Amino acid sequence: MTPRPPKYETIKQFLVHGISSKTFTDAMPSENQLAETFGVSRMTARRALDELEREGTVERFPGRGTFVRKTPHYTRGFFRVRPFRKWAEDINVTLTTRVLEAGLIEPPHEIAKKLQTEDHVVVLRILNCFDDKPVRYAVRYLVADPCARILEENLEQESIHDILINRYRLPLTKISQSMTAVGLTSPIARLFNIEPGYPAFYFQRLIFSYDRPITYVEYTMRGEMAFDDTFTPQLDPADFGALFSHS
Amino acid sequence: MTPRPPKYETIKQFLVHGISSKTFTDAMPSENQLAETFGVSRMTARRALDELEREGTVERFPGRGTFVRKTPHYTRGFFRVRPFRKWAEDINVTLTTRVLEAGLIEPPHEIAKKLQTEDHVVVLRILNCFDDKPVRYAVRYLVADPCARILEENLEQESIHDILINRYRLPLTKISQSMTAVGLTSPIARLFNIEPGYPAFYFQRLIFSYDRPITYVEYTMRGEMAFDDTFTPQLDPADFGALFSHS
DNA sequence: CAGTGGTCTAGACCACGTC
DNA sequence: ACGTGGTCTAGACCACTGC
Repeated sequence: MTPRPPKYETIKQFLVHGISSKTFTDAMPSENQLAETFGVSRMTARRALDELEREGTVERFPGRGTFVRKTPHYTRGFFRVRPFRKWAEDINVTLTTRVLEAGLIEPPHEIAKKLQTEDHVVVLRILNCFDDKPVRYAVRYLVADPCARILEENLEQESIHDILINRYRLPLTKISQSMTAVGLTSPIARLFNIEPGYPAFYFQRLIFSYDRPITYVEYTMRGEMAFDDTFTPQLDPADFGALFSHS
Repeated sequence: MTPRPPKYETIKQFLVHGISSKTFTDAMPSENQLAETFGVSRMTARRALDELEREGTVERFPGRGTFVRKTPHYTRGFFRVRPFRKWAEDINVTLTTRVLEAGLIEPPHEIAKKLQTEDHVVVLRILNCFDDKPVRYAVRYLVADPCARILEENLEQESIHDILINRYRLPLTKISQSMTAVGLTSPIARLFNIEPGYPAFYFQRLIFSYDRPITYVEYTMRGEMAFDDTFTPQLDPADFGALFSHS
């Protein structure tokens, strides 16, 4: 026996079907109408509409009603950049990390500006391989103040993000980044054992902990590494923040 | 007078504060406990916990309880792909669209499979320029059934997505896509007036309207066109749906 | 077994928008 | 004035986990 589906699920199905079959093109049934026609309480009918709103299918306005979202606030799409370890797991390869350089330096001017510090900064140059094939090169800078001790960590085994978040208790709350496609420069091509000009992704990423810059990193990544995603268009992420005002 | 905040908001604040001050490090108060200590009904206490779960702060297990999420399901980041017109507006250039081909064809096997149709499909080949400089080349296929009439539209003026959504009432509810970095092939390099091998983004995107494939498109885009984003890390989009509360 | 979360009911009051 | 969604109550039954 399959367990009885929740009633609000049944109602959701009904509503979604009604939208896709163009029975509902603008105004949706009200909570009271649904409650009556399905013989449920208003709270149950309401839940169906609430979930459709959260999923972006529908908009609700107090005093007016519930309406099909015509121009869904969709972003045309987005690409997730997943933790590299998970990525390796997904495609079932072994991730290795080689630290090419780790030290404290006077930051170049532009780095000092990004990290908003006059102090020294940690610099790390790291090469990642999938099954011994070099796939990503990273140059990373970290503010010395809470992060200098990262030089004593085992960076070849542990994720830098995990160290920052879990060991140093630095919640990474804001990310600002940019991505372009480039051809490999000769030095990096040599690291990758391929010819210069080979197509690659180039990322620049600045990460904050509560408006304080923590680390800036530049990644170069082989271009055939595909970013894949399947998702439902949602509210524009520009509206994010508001949800997380942990004031 | 500021209006009284909802009770569940007060409870949420209490819980969030308790987590950040490490009062709650694992198990959270149960619904009944919260209901009693705050003098509210269980449904109200429940709502506070429900929202925290949707926001990724907390995990709930039937029969066991509610627990602080230790490794927040953060995405390391993502890149939005914005409507091309908006992109052009942002950087203050003029977007022009040239239709290189528009017709009905027997679909190649792989396209027929993606679009789940045995029928003919519309094919469009389009070149986009920013201020007369070619920046994007698109080959698009659309299922003939609701989309054949798109051949009579003015595709050089109007966004295809807008036509599908607003004119044909096809809400684009699911997107599946992939992105790699490539070097330009000779034919496309000729279209772009640059040398073959020039770094570029290559997108493949399949768009659905309620689980029915509508259009499949392959974009090639000059690599120096940067994707930028600033955002707050959130739940992994794999857990979508429940993620968004009302603005 | 007692406690948890998941669902659900049949009421209620409110602020709001439309007429 | 009426209908809408937003909030809230005080109960209820269930399936599930832990002891």
